[in-house]
Amino acid sequence: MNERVAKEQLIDYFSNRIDLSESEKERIATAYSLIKLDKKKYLFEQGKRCVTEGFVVGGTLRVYYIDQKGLEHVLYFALKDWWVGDIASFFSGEPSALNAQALEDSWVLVIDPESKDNLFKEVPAIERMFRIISQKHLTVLQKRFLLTVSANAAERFQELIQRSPGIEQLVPQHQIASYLGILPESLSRMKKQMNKNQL
Amino acid sequence: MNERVAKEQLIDYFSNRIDLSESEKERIATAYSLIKLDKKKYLFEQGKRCVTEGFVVGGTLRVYYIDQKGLEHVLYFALKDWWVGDIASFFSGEPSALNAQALEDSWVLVIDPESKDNLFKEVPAIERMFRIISQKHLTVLQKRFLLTVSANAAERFQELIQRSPGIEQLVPQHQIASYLGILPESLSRMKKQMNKNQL
DNA sequence: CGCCGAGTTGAACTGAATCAAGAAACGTGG
DNA sequence: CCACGTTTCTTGATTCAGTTCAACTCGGCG
Repeated sequence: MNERVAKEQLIDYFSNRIDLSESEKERIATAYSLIKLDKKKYLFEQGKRCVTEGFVVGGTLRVYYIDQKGLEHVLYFALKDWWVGDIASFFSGEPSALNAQALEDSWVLVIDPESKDNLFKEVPAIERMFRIISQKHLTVLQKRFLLTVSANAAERFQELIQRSPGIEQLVPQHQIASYLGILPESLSRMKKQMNKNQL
Repeated sequence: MNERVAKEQLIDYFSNRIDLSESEKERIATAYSLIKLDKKKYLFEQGKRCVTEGFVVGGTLRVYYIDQKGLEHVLYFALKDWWVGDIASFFSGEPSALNAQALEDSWVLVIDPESKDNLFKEVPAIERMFRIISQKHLTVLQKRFLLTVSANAAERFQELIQRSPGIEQLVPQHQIASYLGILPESLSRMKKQMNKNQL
């Protein structure tokens, strides 16, 4: 993975959503920097200010929250072409509520708050696009929330593997369980039960 | 409640967040219309396209989802100065996943998708503000999600009454239960238990 | 080789759901 | 303004999904 290819991937992502001139593309490319995040390394951590918003070029990250009881809750897995960040921390400077950790060696294009704000001012179309991206993220999170409160663990599991085929091979099972909001033991039992039923 | 006062309330809300010229304020005021929503009436309904985004001037609405099993799940209560809408449906035209119903006689300033898009084009500062509002909504929903998966019903109840004092007088208890993700019977028992403990 | 993280299995436990019944409050029409 | 029906809330008995704690297996890796 090299910087030029990575940035082309990001420009493609943008170009599929809005019209950009060559100079705007150039401007965007300079605003982001490519970093390699080794397996188990963190992009940002709970309690500290999150000054990086990232676009995943390759690899996988898990974004999770540790509650008062010390339990981990996976909010989402960030795959290729996903955004990772803690918006509240990124823009308003409050401590991050989230951790973002690489599940495998990963490549991420990152930007800091000031650079992003400057980019917005110089390329208004980008700000418009991020307004739309925020709305999209909101609807995704809303669906996740509604599914969490209305479906049981087995139904949520079905939805996950249907929406992200191959996720089971990519992510350890205890982290799938954490995403589903159950314990690894419960997921293990659940899968056994599901196999029994389909026979 | 009259139209002029209502729109001043909306302009105040905007002005507290961004700088606006008098002509921009005028433009905004003409984009929104005031409607009165009688108790139990709907602003939009699940399954139909949501073509209204509303700013609550007075009164209270509940925004909820009906799942496959026919159970209601309250996503949030929209009080004074809150926004109500289903963004996914509003902008992309897909059927709404949500219902918005007045819990008491309410007044709402509404806008339709085309008008909002025109407003964005004519007053770019408004689009910027809605980018920020979307981000804010995202962080609010994220907090709600993380609390839902990490805290039990009693803790979520405490958080609700602390964040929205007086909500118990305003909203029937079975809808508080629905917001908390439990049944009315469970909330009733929970409150009894909480009283016993504090004696 | 030995150890450690990941997954499985079992038995007892718990928070909340479910089903059922009754009491209290509300509001709407006569 | 009262009467009746509907909605809201409470309480009890039972069930169930998922937790807890503990023991054991398996596979890799240092």
